[in-house]
Formats: sequence, structure tokens, C-alpha cells
Amino acid sequence: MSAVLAPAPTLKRPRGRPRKTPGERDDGNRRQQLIKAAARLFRRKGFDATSTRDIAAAVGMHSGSPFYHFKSKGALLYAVMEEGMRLALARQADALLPASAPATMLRRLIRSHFDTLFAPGHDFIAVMLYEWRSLNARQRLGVAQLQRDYEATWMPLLRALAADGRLRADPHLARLLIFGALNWSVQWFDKNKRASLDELTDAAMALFIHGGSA
Amino acid sequence: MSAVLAPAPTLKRPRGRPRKTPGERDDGNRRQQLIKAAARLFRRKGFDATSTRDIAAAVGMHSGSPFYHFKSKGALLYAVMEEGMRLALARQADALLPASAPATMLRRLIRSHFDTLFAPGHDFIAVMLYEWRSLNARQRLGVAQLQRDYEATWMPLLRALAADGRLRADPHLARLLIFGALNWSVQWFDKNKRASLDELTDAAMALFIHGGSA
DNA sequence: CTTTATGCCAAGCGCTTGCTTCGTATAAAT
DNA sequence: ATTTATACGAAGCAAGCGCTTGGCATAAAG
Repeated sequence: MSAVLAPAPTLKRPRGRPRKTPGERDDGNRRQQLIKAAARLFRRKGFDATSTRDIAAAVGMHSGSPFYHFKSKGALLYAVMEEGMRLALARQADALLPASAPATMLRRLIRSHFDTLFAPGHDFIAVMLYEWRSLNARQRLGVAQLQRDYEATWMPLLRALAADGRLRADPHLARLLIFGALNWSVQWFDKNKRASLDELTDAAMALFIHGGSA
Repeated sequence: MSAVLAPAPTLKRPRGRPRKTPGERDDGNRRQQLIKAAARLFRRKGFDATSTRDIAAAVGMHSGSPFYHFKSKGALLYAVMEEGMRLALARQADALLPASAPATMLRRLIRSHFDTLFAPGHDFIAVMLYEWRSLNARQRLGVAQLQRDYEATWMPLLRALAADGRLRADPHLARLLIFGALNWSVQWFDKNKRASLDELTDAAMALFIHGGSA
């Protein structure tokens, strides 16, 4: 792609100040488009291999314009991860109700986690999992805190299952191993292929949770 | 680091042609050093964030000299992965004998896999797992074939355990999930901390394999 | 109508990157 | 002693990078 020419003319956008009519509330619309496009590119090519020019072109901007919305490429990366955790935490909260038996709850959490990883257009968490090395120290602390919030939900369930003898490993190590199994699916799962997310969830539950079927 | 000055004077190496006395067999010694140094840097900073100048300096070379041994940075990355799979397959072969019960064999394979991931100075497989996106199409086919060889060893054991009811998930999905759990440990395991590799292996076996203790 | 803030284009700057070219010191072969 | 292959050093090039600066068009506010 020639970097000098104008970017893809994805519908001529009006330049200038957009209307902020109270009926629309499109506040930060362009910023959200940048986050989403960046996430898609970061997931496909990696953070370093994606240029800010690529991101700009993906939303019909010129090379320097993204820096009006984000002060640096790294800040954009962090925004991608923040958005991902925001959505993931919301989805997880939905999966928690109604309260049920621990095995049923864990099943819903796993299914929710797969949805977060593979929902169309949601590349944020995959980026967070595989590109966090490109964050600076302060940013790493930020996402680490969000991840602790996310994982905190799982521990009581794992401890309950361990107490019932249905989880036969130390809950802390089990959590790390289970998240590994789930997160690694980003590397191989293809939703156009054999298994569905439901079958995947079944397989994970059958693998990790001993005893009765739930 | 100033890129213009000479690299770190890690003992003055003689330039020119090295002796190839029949008693030494140091053939390709310098090439091996490049592979090892590159692996270390690729693991710590990622492929794109590591410059060929960094690699050259790590072995006491100047910026252009690695290209005498490798025609491109990508070829060096591939050499890292090839070396990793060579070592991994050798270690796996050792773990297979003597033949024993499936659960015992699987346990040894898991332990061997952890050794491959965390042996000091062996960063090759971690690089392969997390930097394969930077390979070109032909290179990807190459490592994919090596990985199939590596994984092929596991399948008979998983099928046997499934037949015995000690593995309760589809063996193919189980293999993908188990490898995920193991490979993800690269992200969090710190051998200077709590758990040992033996404890980790115990936890993995307890998590995946149902029924009796083995 | 004037003013002001917004959102972007246009152009380019300084730097780093992978890689090339050429020369040269050394060891092995003849 | 001469030749030849090897393993670099020295220098630099073209391309691409993140990011900055200045200006302009548009819409909201007065």
C-alpha cells in the first residue's frame, strides 16, 4: 500500500467539528472506531508489525490524525485492552446470575470467557493476552489489576469444587492451568470449523471437573 | 545503547578463519551462539522489538556480521525454532522409555514438556510458541510439521486414557486444551518462586486425569 | 455575524531498521 | 611461498517508523 496517497475513501467524511446533537450521543465515536480497528490489526499482525499508518487507513484517516485522539501508539494499545476488560467484566457479570451450583456457575464462566475471546469484532482480549509485553510498567500494573478483578470471580467456585472433590488440584494452580487451556484456544480455534463453542465448553468441563455431569 | 560504537568487547575474538582442528569439532560454533542469543532476546522482547544489532552485540559482533551466517532476520528466527524442536524431540524420546502404564507415560511427557520450556538457556520453544506469526508461509509449514511429530506421541496415550475413563473429554480437544494449559505456563511460571516443576506436573495430572493416583 | 473549539489533512523531521558492499585479517590447502 | 576460503569489521543506504507542526474546514456558542 502506498503510504503517500490518500487512504481508502470509505465514504467521504465531513471534516470539521461534528454535530453533538443531544439525540445522538455519538461522543467519542471516531475514537471507538480507532480502538476497534487497532484491535483487529494488533490481533492479526501484532503490535510492532502494525503501523499507526495502517490503523489510520483502516478508519479512513491520514497518517498523523490518530495522534489527535491518542497521544501515542502505546496509549492506543492500552485503550484496546481497557475496552476489552470492560466488555469482559460486563459479560462475566451477566453470566453470574442466577446463582447456581458451583459446577454450573463455572460452566457459565467458561462459556462467557470463550464468548469474550471469539465474539465477532471483539479482538481486545486476544490482544491483551498476547501483546501485553509492549506495555510500559505503569500500563502493565493497570491491566494486571483488571485481570485480578476478572479472576477473583473464579476462585470461590474453584475452592468449592475442590472441597467437593470435583477439582483435584490446588485451586491456585488449577486456575492458572485452566486459564491457559482457555486462552490458548485463540491460537487454534476456528469457528468455521469442527467444534462449536458449546462443544468446547463441554470438553473443558469434562476435562477439568471430576465426578458427576454438570 | 549507541549503535555506532563497537559492540561489547566480550573477549577479543580473532577475526579471520578459525582453526578446524580435528580434535575440536567446533563447527558452526559462532552460528550456534547467534541462535542462542537471538532466542534469549526474542523471548524477552519479542521478534520485532529485537534488532539485528542487539543480537550481533550480544555475541560481540558488529551490526552487519550476522548476515554472513543467516541470510535474513527471519531465517534466524526459523533456525531458533528448528533448534528448539530438535532438542524437544530428543528430550521427549528420552522420556518415553521405559514403556509403562499410559498415565505414567503421560506424566513423563508433561514433565519433559515443562523441562523443555524452562531449561536454563533454552528459550527456543517459548519463542516458537509466541513468535510464529513472524514466519513466512513456507516457514510456518515447516514448524507445523515438526509440531505434528511432537504431538503425535501424545495421542495414543490420550486415547488409551479415554478408553479407560480416566480422560473424560474427546482426545483431540483434550490435547489442544492440555497443550494450552502447559504452554501458557510460560506466561506466569517463575522458577524462583513457589511451585517447582514437579509440583506443577502433579497439579496438571491431578487436574486432567480422573480416577486413581498416577 | 463573529468567535471559538473541534477534528482532521498535509507535510515532513529525526531516527531506527534490515540489509548490502567492500575490504581485510587469519588459517588452511597446495 | 603462494593461493584460496573463511569470518568477520567498517561504512552506509533506502525504506519505514512514531510523532510533530501548522493550517483549514466545519459546527456550535455568543
